[in-house]
Amino acid sequence: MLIATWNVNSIRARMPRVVDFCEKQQPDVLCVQETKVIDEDFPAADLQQLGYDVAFAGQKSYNGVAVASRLPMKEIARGFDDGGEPADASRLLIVQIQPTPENPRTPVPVVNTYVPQGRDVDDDAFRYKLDWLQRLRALFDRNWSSRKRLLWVGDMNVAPQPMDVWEPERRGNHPDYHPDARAAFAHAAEWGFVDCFRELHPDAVEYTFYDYRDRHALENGNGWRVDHIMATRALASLCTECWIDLEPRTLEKPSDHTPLLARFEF
DNA sequence: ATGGTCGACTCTCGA
Repeated sequence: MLIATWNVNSIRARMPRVVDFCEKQQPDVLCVQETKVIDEDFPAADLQQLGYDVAFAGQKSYNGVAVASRLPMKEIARGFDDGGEPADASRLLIVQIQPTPENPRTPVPVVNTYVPQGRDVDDDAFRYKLDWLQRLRALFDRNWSSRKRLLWVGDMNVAPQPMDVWEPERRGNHPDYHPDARAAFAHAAEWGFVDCFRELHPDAVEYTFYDYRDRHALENGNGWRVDHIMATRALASLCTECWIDLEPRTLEKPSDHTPLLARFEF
């Protein structure tokens, strides 16, 4: 099973890139973030033509998450089940990959998140981000066992370790690297997740995000590893490959994030 | 980076 996550920064602007990506990498499951489109305008047909079933939870202009799957899939939930802001529903989409005759084992839930960015560590949005990660941890606690198979993927807007960001000594006040953001992410991950990229590549300095606003970010290596594929141990043990695909960046109209992929032998 | 560039959208906001 090949799963990919990609913050596409508008699914409508990016659809040619998404189609190229699917044709080349052939992911079984593709989770995207920042679709920036309401559900009635979601371009599902382009993905359905490639053989994908599509689930999406969007809103106007901002946020928006979607999952495309070639394996049987059913939508489990959108947003939290704890109340909260309406925008949460376009940041969190849970689906379940269903068993097949070839894969008769238990279903695999997939939690696709677009974690709030936080704007600035002095902004209320940063507190909302920290709370959001705490609510996500509580969601894991309520709904699943860390001994079972579970995937949590998406744009987490957190670089977990110093090696996950360019010049970490200068990023202490960035909402994606502030100690409080890393602690909140770590607390959610400590529920029982393995960071698949870091597990397979303990020393690799590779990034999934280069800021659009820095014209020379890519050539200078000024990037961030803020997109992640997290798996419970039961699944991480079956992860044979995990890599960042920079190829869409070389084509016309890249997004500022690049896809992250992981292959599981099941 | 009190900067820069995108994308959606009504002009300014979010990243």
